[in-house]
Amino acid sequence: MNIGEVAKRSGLPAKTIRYYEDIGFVTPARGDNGYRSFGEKDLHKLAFLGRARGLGFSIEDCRTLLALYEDQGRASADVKRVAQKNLNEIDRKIADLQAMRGTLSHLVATCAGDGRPDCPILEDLGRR
Amino acid sequence: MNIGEVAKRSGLPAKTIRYYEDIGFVTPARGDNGYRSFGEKDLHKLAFLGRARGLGFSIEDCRTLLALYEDQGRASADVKRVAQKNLNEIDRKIADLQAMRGTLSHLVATCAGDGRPDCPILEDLGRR
DNA sequence: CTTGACCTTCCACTTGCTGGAACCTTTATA
DNA sequence: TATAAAGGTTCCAGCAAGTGGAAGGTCAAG
Repeated sequence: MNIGEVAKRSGLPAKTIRYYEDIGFVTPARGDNGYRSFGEKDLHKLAFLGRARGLGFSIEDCRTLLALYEDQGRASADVKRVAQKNLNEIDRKIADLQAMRGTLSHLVATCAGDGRPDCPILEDLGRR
Repeated sequence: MNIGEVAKRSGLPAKTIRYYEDIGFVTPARGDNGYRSFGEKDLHKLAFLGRARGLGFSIEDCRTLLALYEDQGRASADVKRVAQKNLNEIDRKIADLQAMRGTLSHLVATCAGDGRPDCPILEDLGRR
């Protein structure tokens, strides 16, 4: 399989796949023309990575998860710990954004948004 | 005022203040010793930037907001548009994170997290 | 007079890709 | 058969928004 097809089937851009090779996630064989030649296993790995990234796991966490995925003797506790950590991180980010949202939506709601210069948004940002 | 005091009073790290000078947000004078010498106006600007960044505005948006802040003839509509765009962006991020959170929290909840290898998290990531 | 706290600049690194240039190979079409 | 389009290759640069660290200058206190 050439990179284009893998890209289509995995949903990842070809650029990203090359990058994932760079950082050691996959190691496709090479044809005589120098083209990468991916197998089904590579495709499966890349799809795995795409989903893990889609759930917000960092590249390093993906590395760990991939290793656990391929380790038949893993303990699910190890997987769960990584996932729980990511979940906590996501919760923290949501909380941060909710806090911003709270302040900002209030400010936006109280700004007239007309041609006059008076603006509660700037007043808030510029408060002493 | 030296950078240390400005850092303390603005809540921004000295490194960040130097960076903000680099990108043209402030232009402190220099003493004979080469030290930056900040005035109250600089401090106020930096605090403004700190709050704007804290509400999730990008550096470029901060630039726009700062210009509007200093423009007595501004229209609040211009401020509101920038803020509304940021609010939309925040909402999009929250939605993305909520979606991740939904899937991930379900997976975490169903994972035994013990010494056995069976793991719904990896099963989901590795699904065909 | 030395110690330690500040200050300076400059360069590299972070995360996770993405864009583009310059070039080669394969495939489809005139 | 010539050529053009569509794929592939490598490598370098850049994004956001700083952060860390090295190497060095300066200032106040003991």
